[in-house]
Amino acid sequence: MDKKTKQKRVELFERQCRSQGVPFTVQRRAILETVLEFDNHPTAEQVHDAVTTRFPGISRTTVYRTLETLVQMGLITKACHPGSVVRYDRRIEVHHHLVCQRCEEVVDISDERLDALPVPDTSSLGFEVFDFRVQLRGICRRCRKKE
Amino acid sequence: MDKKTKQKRVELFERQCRSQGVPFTVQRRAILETVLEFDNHPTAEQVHDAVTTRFPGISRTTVYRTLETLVQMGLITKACHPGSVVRYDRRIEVHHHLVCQRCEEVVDISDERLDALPVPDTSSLGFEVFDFRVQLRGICRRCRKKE
DNA sequence: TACCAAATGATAATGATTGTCAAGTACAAA
DNA sequence: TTTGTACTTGACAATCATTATCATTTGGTA
Ligand SMILES: [Mn+2]
Ligand SMILES: [Mn+2]
Ligand SMILES: [Zn+2]
Ligand SMILES: [Zn+2]
Repeated sequence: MDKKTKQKRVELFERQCRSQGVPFTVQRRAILETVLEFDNHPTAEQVHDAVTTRFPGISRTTVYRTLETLVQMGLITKACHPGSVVRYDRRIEVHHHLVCQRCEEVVDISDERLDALPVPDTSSLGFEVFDFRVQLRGICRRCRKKE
Repeated sequence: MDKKTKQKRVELFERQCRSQGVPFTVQRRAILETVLEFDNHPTAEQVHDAVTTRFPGISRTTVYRTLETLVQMGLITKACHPGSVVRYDRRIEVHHHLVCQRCEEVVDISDERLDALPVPDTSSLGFEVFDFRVQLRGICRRCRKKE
């Protein structure tokens, strides 16, 4: 993610904090900046390790809490993942995922034809749809080589 | 899931066990039958609780192990989920999911237009695609009412 | 029926996440 | 700028989910 986009996101975060009366702390800022550095789908633990270099001694608890706050505020998302560890995603716009059924890795993919998906009407279910992700399930290169 | 479909799945499991030299144990059978009863996406713990009525004293460890085995053998799948608990899915055919961003519930949805998705060419990434799922992200009825 | 590789179950260990609460900080009001 | 206070943070413990270990049992086969 280029520096400009990153800065925009941090500024957006600050504005949202102000308008919602949420304190804009130095820890929260550091955590957001750190998660924006990852181009994959880090766990809270990985974010904690990484943010520690920028902010030594930051609490694991704070990282867990803040990541959840950032998701609630729409500044990052969670990547749906088959495994048992929560994974975060700096990408908030529509994009898609390759999900390896062997190693469970999730890799981003962009495809305009997938973006053009006709979203079905779910109003009869009472479900309001905001956006979507396509998960392509299969086997990644690394796992195929192992066989 | 109707009795017929369930029986077919169990028979398929038995055949695959025979051909792969995997013991077809009474525990494995009970676990498969139990997970096929769920019409949502149960956790291993939920499957354990349910299978206990059918097979008292069955070990939690065996349930965890067997569910993973069933996934590897293609008899059930994992439902990609934003939370930190693995969830299983008796549905193995292409279908799609509503994912509530508030309570993280995942609900099945079928839609022929979604099924007709044009799967992009991922060969340049070395990724071999078998099938796909669409996740519609939004807010479920229950969570909307709370607001 | 007897053998053996593999599964099971009891238990402990690990890993991830959440709850608690005293102490510190952001920020709005004075 | 100082002060008050609601909210956040960090240390720690507790909980929840999952995996490792290994003695015992069992399914499948000869
Ligand atoms: Mn992503
Ligand atoms: Mn499903
Ligand atoms: Zn893989
Ligand atoms: Zn909901």
